Amino acid sequence: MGRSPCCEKAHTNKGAWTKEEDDRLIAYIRAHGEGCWRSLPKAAGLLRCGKSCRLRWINYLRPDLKRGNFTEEEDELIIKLHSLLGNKWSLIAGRLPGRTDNEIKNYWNTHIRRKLLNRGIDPATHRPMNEAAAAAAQVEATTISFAAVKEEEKSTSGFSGKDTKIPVQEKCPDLNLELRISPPSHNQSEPLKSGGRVTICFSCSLGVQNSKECSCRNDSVGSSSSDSSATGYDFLGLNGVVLDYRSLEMK
DNA sequence: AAGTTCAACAACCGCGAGCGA
DNA sequence: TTCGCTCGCGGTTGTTGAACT
Repeated sequence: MGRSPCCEKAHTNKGAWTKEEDDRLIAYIRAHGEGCWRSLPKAAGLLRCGKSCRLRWINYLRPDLKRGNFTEEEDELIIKLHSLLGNKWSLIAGRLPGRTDNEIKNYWNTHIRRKLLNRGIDPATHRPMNEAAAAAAQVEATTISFAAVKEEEKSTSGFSGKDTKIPVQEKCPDLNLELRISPPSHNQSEPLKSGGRVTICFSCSLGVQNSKECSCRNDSVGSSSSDSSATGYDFLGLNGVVLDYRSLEMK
């Protein structure tokens, strides 16, 4: 069977959009608003599939788009967000007003990747290249160990396993059967309270409580609060700002 | 000037999630 | 509970223009 096509391919245009098509789409959305992409092309008199219309509108025609070069601040913010969120382009775009996920994705692949490589940083892991190379070499080696991963996990998540001797999976390194899914722990994610005001770090605000960037995790592992947690997160002037993960979804 | 390579970015494709019938 | 539809996301491809040989 397979899934049904999203549109009648035989009767739809593909490729670059013409000025007339753009105008039609803009006029229709101005009159009726966004949404119902499936029926939009027909209603707007466009020989395009709904998906194509949506993409064109979101990535190119939306009036609130900020066209033009990325600033240095945006660069650094993208790098920071990518280190926390990975390839969650839509979430990253949510923190960059006027930028689209597609735009950021393209920009990452063409500019920032190279920039990080030039800095000697592995764009995938955001760690120094030699370290990444060493890790890769370790994977290549016959004695496959998850110790490095566990070590990182331990240092980033506050996980304190009693047994430091971790069973080595030698047969199927690709299969990590130690997946753990657990609901958000209130103890773990409970925001720090400084001076009666609830503040959480930038990482936690993004829903990445276990990130190495987290500056408020120390309490959760029983240690005394650190300076950074006392002062709150100060990235790009976000110090003291209480961020809500849901605010990332700006659409 | 012509051909080739590379960078940038627009657009497409397939999949999964969410939702209502 | 299941099924089908729609939407949104992320990966990938295609196209275009600039730079280089």
